[in-house]
Amino acid sequence: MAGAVILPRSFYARPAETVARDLLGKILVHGPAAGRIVEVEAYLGESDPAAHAFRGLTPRTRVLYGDPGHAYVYLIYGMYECLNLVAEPPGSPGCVLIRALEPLAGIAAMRKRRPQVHAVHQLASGPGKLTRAMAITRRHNGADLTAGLLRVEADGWCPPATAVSPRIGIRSAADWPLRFYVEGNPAVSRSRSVSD
DNA sequence: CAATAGATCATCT
DNA sequence: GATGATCTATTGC
Repeated sequence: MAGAVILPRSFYARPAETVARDLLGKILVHGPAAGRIVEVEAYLGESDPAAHAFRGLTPRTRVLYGDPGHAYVYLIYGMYECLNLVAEPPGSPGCVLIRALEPLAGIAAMRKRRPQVHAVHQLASGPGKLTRAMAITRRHNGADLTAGLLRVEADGWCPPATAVSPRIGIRSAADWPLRFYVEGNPAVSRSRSVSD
């Protein structure tokens, strides 16, 4: 990825909703694997009933209260891990859930980790899928995204069109429009709309 | 094509 | 002891 630049910590030190929008089109890199971010969700912190930080500071939410530009990785449903990027200044626990990637590099290794998937665009088309495809685990909880193997870069590419919708898979604040995605991208989860 | 059950465990009450 | 920011396979039209 010649010409790609690591996003500085100042990028993350803004409202979670803003960081989420701006992350669309950026590149998530983990060693030799990389993917274009095509779907995200913002979680606002203590004022957001759907956010983990809604219940305040606990051992698990500690990294959300720390420096922005770090990873927050947790286990959900006993078997899948979800990757979040910590946003907002220290003490303000906003974050952005990475929901889907379009694979760019290291695709052979991704296929090995997800042997049952055939279509490239389904290798990382969901929060639990992308962590498996990219080999991201709870070991990365608290990792600094501005230095190290796990990082986010910009290569100047901008999505032609983006869209907004309610967040997926939550019960509280289920109608808040905080999910952002690249319109028409085949790697976006649930890209086929069902009904209105 | 749409709906649903089952897998499986860290976290918090 | 209950509950998830999920995914896949399977069942039923």
